[in-house]
Amino acid sequence: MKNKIVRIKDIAEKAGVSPGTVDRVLHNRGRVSDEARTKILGIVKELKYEPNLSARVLGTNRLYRLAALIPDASVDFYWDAPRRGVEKAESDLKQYGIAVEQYIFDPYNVDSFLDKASQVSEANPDGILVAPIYYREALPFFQDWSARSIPFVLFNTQLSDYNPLSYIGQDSYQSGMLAGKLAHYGQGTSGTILLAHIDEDISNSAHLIRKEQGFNDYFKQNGLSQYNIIRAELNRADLSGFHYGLDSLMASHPDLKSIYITSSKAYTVATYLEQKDITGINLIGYDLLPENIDYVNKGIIRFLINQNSKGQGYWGIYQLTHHLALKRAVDSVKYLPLDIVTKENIEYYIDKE
Amino acid sequence: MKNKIVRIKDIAEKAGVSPGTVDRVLHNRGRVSDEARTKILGIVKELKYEPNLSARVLGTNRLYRLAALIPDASVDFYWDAPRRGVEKAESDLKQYGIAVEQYIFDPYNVDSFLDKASQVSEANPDGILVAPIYYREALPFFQDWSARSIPFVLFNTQLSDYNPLSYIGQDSYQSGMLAGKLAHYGQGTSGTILLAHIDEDISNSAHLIRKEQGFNDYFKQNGLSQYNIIRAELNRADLSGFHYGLDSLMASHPDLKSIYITSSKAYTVATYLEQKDITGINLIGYDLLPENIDYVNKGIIRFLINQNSKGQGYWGIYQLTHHLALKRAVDSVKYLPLDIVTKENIEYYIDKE
DNA sequence: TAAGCCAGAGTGTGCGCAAACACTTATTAA
DNA sequence: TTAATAAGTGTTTGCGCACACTCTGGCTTA
Repeated sequence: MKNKIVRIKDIAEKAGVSPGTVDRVLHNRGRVSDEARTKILGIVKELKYEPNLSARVLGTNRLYRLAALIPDASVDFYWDAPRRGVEKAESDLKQYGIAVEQYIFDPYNVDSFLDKASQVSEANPDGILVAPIYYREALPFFQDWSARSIPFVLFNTQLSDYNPLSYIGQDSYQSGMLAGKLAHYGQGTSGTILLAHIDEDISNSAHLIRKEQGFNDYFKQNGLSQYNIIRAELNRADLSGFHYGLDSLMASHPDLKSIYITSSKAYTVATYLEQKDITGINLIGYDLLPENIDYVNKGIIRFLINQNSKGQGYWGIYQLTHHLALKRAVDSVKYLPLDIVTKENIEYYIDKE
Repeated sequence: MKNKIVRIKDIAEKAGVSPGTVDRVLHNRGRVSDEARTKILGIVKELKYEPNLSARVLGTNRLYRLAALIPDASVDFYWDAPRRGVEKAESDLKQYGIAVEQYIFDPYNVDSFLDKASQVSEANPDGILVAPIYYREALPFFQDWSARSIPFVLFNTQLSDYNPLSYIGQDSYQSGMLAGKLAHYGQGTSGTILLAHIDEDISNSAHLIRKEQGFNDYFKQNGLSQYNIIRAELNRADLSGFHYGLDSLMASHPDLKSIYITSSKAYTVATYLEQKDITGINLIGYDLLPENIDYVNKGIIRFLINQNSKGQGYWGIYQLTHHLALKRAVDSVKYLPLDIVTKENIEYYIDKE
């Protein structure tokens, strides 16, 4: 009846064997007679034995080296948040004997990715967290890591090849759906709605394609055929072309109601709208970058969908730690919620853990 | 340069004393010469010593008894979520030597609260989590616990009397503001908007009053004087009166655009609207009760603000554990985000951890 | 002058676990 | 027959910490 903690020793005594034998059964190592194994497993179940994590961590006294392969925040500030998440997780979880080494690559340079990924492979870490923004180029590495049984966790971009330990991020398709709702809601019964990709190589970016599908399907599924959905790919590498493109879109669609930016670059369009003094357009984008936060507070960006990229970094390291150090089962997909952020609630999303 | 872990023993060696002396300094117990103390504290700082939590938990081998004083979910299902949060936290954190005893009271019966709170006091727990829905009646208990140095954490209702260890919950005022935005957004330029309290004793419910203020202030601050804001207190104890009240509100305000329910009872009005086959009203409420989820999916409730009440229970126990067992500093206010939930993203909020 | 006291410091033990190590018996090969 | 090996099991150590315990030497007091 008493709530005493069950130790390996207790199981051993009850089974009439030594703690060493119980240890062998629990860890599937060494040789144990079938008789002893069955008996011990029975008692483990009966007594609901659960290892004491503190004792385990203390006893193994092992350091797990994790590698975080993430883009450079100084090139695209979006990636600052995952980095902070990784660092917070490291500081929270270092008591479990983990250490994280960061491998930072240039998100606009494939060779940089290849280079850093190779370095990760060479370092032979115990676990890997990676933002696989280059789909084709990432696959051979997945294969390598799989073959060497190094668990890897994906975040930001969902791929299921070569069986990653886990994916952390959002459901891109549903995220597009939600964007559709926010773009449509409260905008009258008809009009033009623009979906725009900014600075992206769409063909190699699976998640952007899925967002677009979700967005279009929202209007289809809700029978909103009176809306005119247009799309654009804009690139700031040619800044005057970027402005010209927006100019002509505005000119040719005077009934433009909403603009949906599929990435965290909504602030670029917000800047444009502010400069041209255009109001009344419902601008929707992603993520709490400082520039975006600013435009939400000014009322130029109406809604942001928060992808919680800091959380993605955090949970990635968390999952690896749970798998390696704590030997816990982890979910193979962890969808983070699609947070709707607007002026009135933005404060509570900024830098929350 | 090497990343070695710093132990008490290392500090002792460097200071030329025994580990016992370092222990006395770190825990402020026993007598230590000023000379030794200064030297040790200097080294602690220099080497950035941080105690090994696993070893600490194992070494102290102490059980902290926590009390959770929460309303009965079988009377109001809203309280099921906090209970699940408490239980999840207990199972996650029991490795740190905590055990939670639940004290369940009837949320519609003050005497039941007084009775259970007394039981908590008598049990003399090491820490207390409480939903202080009865403001006046809770104060003497806070005073008692304060005097006995029993840390207590508040959730759901924010009170700052007698210095609780922490408050977990939402900013009610801002929550009302957000509700104002959701009630107003996309509803044209004028009309009537109803705020309704259901089954509540407003005078003793500080957080509902704050929600109402925030709601009204949203319209004031945004200069939306063309909207007609009306309020109602409805009670289902008299069910025909409840329906009659709604009937007459609907009849006298044919331009009714939105209804804001200040609690988790939005489903009651949704049922009414469904039965009467009234569409086109923008219904807003709180919390992911099964009934509310149902009406969101049917499109009758447009938006829910998720108060994450499971999370509130979880974080309450979490904070107590961190304070007591891990001797970590905890934030005195933990505002959970004001999640906007709608049909397209509700799935990702249901029962997430 | 010895007994008593006490501030200040050192020593030892146990928490539950993982893992290295040691031991016993049965089986096989030489 | 003996040695070598395999199979199964038991014993011990150490992880870092908290905390009770022990020890020392200088001081006071009868």
